[in-house]
Amino acid sequence: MTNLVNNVIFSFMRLSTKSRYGVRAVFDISYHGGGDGVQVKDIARRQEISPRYLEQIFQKLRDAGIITSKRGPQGGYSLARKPQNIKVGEIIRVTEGGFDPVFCINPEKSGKHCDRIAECVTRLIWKEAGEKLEDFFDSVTIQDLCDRAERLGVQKEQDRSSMYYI
Amino acid sequence: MTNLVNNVIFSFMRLSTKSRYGVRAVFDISYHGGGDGVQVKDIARRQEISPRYLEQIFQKLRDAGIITSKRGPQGGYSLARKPQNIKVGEIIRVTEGGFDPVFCINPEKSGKHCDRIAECVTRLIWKEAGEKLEDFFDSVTIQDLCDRAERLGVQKEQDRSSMYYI
DNA sequence: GTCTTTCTTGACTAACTTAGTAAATAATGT
DNA sequence: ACATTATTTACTAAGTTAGTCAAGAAAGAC
Repeated sequence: MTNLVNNVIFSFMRLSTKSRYGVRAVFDISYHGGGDGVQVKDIARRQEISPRYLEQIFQKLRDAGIITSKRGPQGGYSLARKPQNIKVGEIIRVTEGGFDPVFCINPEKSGKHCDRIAECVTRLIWKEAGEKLEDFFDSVTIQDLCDRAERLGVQKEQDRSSMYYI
Repeated sequence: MTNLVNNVIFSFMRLSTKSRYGVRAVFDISYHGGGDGVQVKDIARRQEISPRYLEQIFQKLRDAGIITSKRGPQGGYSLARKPQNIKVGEIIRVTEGGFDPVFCINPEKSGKHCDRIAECVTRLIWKEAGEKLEDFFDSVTIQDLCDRAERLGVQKEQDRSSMYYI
């Protein structure tokens, strides 16, 4: 009888799937769509993400002005701006809600209040950490990710419209 | 009828209470205990944290060699090292499990494997973010927090043993 | 103008994590 | 012996995550 211990250590300073999938999806639109709209089902297949779930994430990204959508046949999603003008930080702000590691940094946004603010020595440390994270993610653009992918040799998929003519 | 919208924005790149309480508790031992043991009930009262919950956190901190404990009357917890040798990053590593924002950075630790590692352009970004966070938290010590508290004018509480003689 | 494709919106849910509570026990000092 | 304080293990309610499901609306093809 195996003594399987249930103490796998997780890390909890973590990003939700919404952010991770969101960044990968925007990258996918940029990398595989050559300016044309890219369809949810193709992104879902390439990135191995549930198409239904992806639609929820795209909703937020569209409302935030990061991507645009077009319905109907040959519809799909496109970048609202050039990839060098889309920061990874933007995407995370939209999908994750921000970078504050604790709620008390931003009482209005979190809707929670802490009475100990005046005497709290840790609060400013958390705040500074969140700012460092935000600065870092704002320094990386979707174009940077595409450049990386090329260097890694990730194959660009031909878009469907050109496949029709093979 | 108020149209109360249920869309309070949370931030999820967040620290759990275990880390937040953990750092505050170690600070409290350093600041209010003058080298003597500090009891759970006093820390819990000053920091407004459930004493039972605090005990769980102290267990991890003790196992990690950050604090030491003594049972029985006049028992309590003390720092295992000088406050200038205890990094905030250490406490978070113990209570939070690390700084990886996503599991795929560290497959052995997380116990989860991702097939997409070879082609994943986002993974190294997450990794770098986690390292920045770790470096920052490792640059802050408990002594730094105590210095801050003094500058803020946080009152040091007399320890109980001296109170007996008033 | 109907049909198909594709995005849009909102409701719903199972599994998991968090933030604790509770109870019995063991060590230590008086 | 007795009171005090930490130790260990088990348990739980509430909330969050990571989705699924279903009905609808716009746009183009025919």
